[in-house]
Amino acid sequence: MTTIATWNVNSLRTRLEHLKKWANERDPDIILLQELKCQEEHFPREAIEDLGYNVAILGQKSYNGVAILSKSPVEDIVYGLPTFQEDEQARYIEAFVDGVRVASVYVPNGQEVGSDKFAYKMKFLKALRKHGEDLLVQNEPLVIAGDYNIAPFVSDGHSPERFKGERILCSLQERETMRSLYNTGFIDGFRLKYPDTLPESQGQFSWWDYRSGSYQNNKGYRIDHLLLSPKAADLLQDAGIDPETRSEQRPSDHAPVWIKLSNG
DNA sequence: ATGGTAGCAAAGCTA
Repeated sequence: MTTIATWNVNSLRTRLEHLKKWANERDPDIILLQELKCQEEHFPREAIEDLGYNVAILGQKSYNGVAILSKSPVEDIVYGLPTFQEDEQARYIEAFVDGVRVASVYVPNGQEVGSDKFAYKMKFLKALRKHGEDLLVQNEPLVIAGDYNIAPFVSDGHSPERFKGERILCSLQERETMRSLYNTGFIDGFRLKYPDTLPESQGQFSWWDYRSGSYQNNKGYRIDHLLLSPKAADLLQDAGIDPETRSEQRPSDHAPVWIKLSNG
């Protein structure tokens, strides 16, 4: 069994102890991190290696930054989206591990519908879809996971009202783009295990704003996703979210999301 | 409710 987890840590150096504690409990084979907020030279490599992980890092000063941590050797690393090579932000890293191609992606937040940053978000997602199509042709187990900054459906947020307007994370344009990834052939690992018609799937979110007691009131969104190729989806055994990490002192605003795949 | 909180880095930007 292979456990693959994704976590936007919102500064790896600030969240190192959180990562250690959670990794020891969840014991994932592969961890896909976003928002490292550091350059590779400041990445706490020794601490991560002491946890038992090999690392592949695409760092950036202050913002963004993604990494792949893996107990097995990391092979064939791809730095940045091949379909968006002019992108100056560190938002995508991909590698081959344990017979699975995995990628850690940090989709731009977009700030506000119609803004320059929103246009950048759409451009990034279009490039991600194109690269995803290129990878799906291989017809192999593939997991593209990370912070997509999109709540795909009303059930992925605490308030249906938020999905009626043009609010970031919930706008029709963003959700249509998310659906286009599904239409390409990608399958949401969490939703395979927890269809939104299931009572226990309600209120399972991966991100809560730091402001206004959002976590205490579970006013969250499910914006962190593991998208699986059909071959990976065939191997799915389990999926879940670890929201209790959000209860720690000085937590990340995101919780880890994970899947378990049987080994071929 | 255009404020509320957090991280980086040293004022404002990003989220």
